Amino acid sequence: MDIAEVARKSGLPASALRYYEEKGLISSVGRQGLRRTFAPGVLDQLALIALGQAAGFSLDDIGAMFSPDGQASIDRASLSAKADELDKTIKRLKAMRNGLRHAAVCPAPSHAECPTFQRLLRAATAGELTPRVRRAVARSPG
Amino acid sequence: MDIAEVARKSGLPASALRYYEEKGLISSVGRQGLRRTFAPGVLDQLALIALGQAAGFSLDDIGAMFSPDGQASIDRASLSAKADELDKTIKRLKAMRNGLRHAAVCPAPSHAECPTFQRLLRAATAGELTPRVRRAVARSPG
DNA sequence: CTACAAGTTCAAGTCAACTTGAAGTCAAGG
DNA sequence: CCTTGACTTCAAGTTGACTTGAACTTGTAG
Repeated sequence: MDIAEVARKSGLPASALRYYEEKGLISSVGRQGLRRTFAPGVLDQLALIALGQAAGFSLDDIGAMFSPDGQASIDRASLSAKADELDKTIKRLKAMRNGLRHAAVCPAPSHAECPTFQRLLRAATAGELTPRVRRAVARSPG
Repeated sequence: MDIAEVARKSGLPASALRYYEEKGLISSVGRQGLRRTFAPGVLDQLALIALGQAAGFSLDDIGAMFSPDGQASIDRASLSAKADELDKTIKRLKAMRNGLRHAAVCPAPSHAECPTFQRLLRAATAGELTPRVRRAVARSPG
């Protein structure tokens, strides 16, 4: 597959694919002249990368977890650590979601007076709710 | 309260507070000479901002939802929408965590052949083909 | 009154994850 | 053989959320 085909099938722009290769996250199997050639497996690779990103890992993190040929890191301990990290994130997100859901239907006239909202607020300030969160999720398809 | 006190109580650096004010997310009640003076309510403001960030809103989003004096009511529909997004994210994160945990102990030589890993990959592309996710959450105080 | 720590402004820098632009290469169709 | 256009590299630009630095002002302890 050439880069255009990978781009089409993965939905990623060619520039991103080159960038990933440069970063060592994926690898091309060779060249036709100048042009990169990719094995079909690169698509799984890319899915894995997307998944890692959705989980909040940086590209560097992902690179550390999986080798460019799709093998998981040999370092099982760090893999496990990442899983633990994720577990904490999931807990935080759940609390967040519950609070949000409540706030959305809360009968209190102002969220400032809603006890659940206040609890959320306190959790948010109390620290570890947002360590270094940047953007949580996607925009809706709008 | 002067900026140092707000910084201390909120845990945010003064530079961030100035930045927020410049963005219209918070406001100072006046000046003592050059120095900003803040009302205690700004701390709730900041908690709200932290909350919004944790929920995945950008500062611009937050600015659109709340007036700098904290009065404006939150749009319940968008709150609900965020909760739904969070729910999807949580699902992905769970898939990721499970995959990671498995990979940490999986004896299979290649994860490409491991059914658990494949399920993980399918889960990644399940909802959509990685819509526009950037960074989710994560990273522990490490 | 003087020092000075702590405040202020404004511009520029940082970081991640890419994108964009310019300039060049080359495989394939006509 | 020549043109075309998809590919290439490399450098620089973009965005969001701040941080950092330089130059400057000021409230307050001494």
